[in-house]
Amino acid sequence: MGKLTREAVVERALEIGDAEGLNAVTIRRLAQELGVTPMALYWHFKNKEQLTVAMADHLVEGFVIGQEHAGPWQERLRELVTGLVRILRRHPCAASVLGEVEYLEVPAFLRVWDTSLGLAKRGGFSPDEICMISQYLLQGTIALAAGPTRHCVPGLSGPEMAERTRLKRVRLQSLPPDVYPHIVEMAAPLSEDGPPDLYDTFGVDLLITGIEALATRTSGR
Amino acid sequence: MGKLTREAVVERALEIGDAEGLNAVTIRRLAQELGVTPMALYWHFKNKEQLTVAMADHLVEGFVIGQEHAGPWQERLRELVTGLVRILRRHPCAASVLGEVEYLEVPAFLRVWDTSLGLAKRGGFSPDEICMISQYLLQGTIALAAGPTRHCVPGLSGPEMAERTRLKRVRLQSLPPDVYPHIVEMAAPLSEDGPPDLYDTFGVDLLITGIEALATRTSGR
DNA sequence: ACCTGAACACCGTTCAAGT
DNA sequence: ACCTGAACACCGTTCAAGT
Repeated sequence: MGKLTREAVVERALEIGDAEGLNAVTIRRLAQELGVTPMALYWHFKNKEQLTVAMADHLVEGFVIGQEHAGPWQERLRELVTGLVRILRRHPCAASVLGEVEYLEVPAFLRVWDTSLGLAKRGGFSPDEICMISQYLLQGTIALAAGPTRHCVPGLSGPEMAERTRLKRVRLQSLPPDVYPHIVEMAAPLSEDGPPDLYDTFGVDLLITGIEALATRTSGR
Repeated sequence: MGKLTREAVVERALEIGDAEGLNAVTIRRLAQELGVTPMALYWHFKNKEQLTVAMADHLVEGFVIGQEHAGPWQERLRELVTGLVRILRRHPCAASVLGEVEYLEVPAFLRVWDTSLGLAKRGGFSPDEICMISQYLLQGTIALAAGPTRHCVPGLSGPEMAERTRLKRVRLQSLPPDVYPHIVEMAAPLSEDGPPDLYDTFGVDLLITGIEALATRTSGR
């Protein structure tokens, strides 16, 4: 049997997180599944926070940014977003992992961040604006990726998931219509996930278009 | 001395969360500060999740949406965002509380959501798009509100906070400039919080402008 | 209705010790 | 270098019992 390696631990942690939610990822649980004492993990990771950082890094690691295609910055930003979304989609717990982590500690994420800073810079924004745009964009991208994979509390197979959304719809429909008229009216689309391409086209547009519009406004003064 | 009431518990919980981060909000800690046994809280709340929901509700409760001013939907969306941001700013732990909670469980938040659905509807979007826009907008607003109050890990007074951002800047500056050229270059604005009005103007614009642009695009076809 | 006491099954982490 | 054992100080929660 293979020895206990950092990578093996991280991958196992992501498996558990994907299947049962990030809360199920526990030092003791992880150790048990790996056939090892809990304290064994403390040789490979300083503490649980560092394990989470390693999970986040592993998540984004496979993402290469593509220096080659040097088109207009808006298009390249769009590629960045869609590419990152595709990578993050591979792990249902991606959003919760990245939500618990300080981005500065995650090298793979820093590379993405650096690229987005460079692209935003080409939009002619002020330094402060560039920072805010990058933050906005990356956070929005993570949220987009988590879109169809609603709330990482899984451990649910197909029919369980369907039952879940049905319950949600019923709950929304039975709200008082005088207080929440629009929610009651749109109970169906609200409780479903929406067509997948909605996230990849409209969702990405939502993120990019705002930046684009503000760029032309800025350069126009 | 006053008896133990739901509201008193929630307010104490928010105080702890604001001062020391949401992780410090614990049933046992809370009970101790309220001079009561941990199990006393279980009479008022079914479990910790319900306590968190109550915290979230208390957070948004003070926000009234203002039916009166019925201008164009874009302006009203902007008012919604700025108003919500102002309310959430009152509690540093607002973002983390709302991040741990299912929005559907939070009545006060549902009211805001309903309003935003109604406004997005006036933009002429499809039902699925309306849902996505509302989600995008509310999530973006919460992130905006958390902007200046970077990462709710507080318990830090003025000079401690200054030292913290100084350390962060140094760390960013000492990254390899060939791998992270833009991060190193923008270490200063990245580590600081940026001027407060940047969030209230540019940040809000970032959210609203995208929606607005997509609305005109849709109606133009 | 409102709270306590004791107990259960969990956590993360330290520290000395083994090989 | 890599892992174990025992122990510490925490968690959330249940259940029966008190007033």
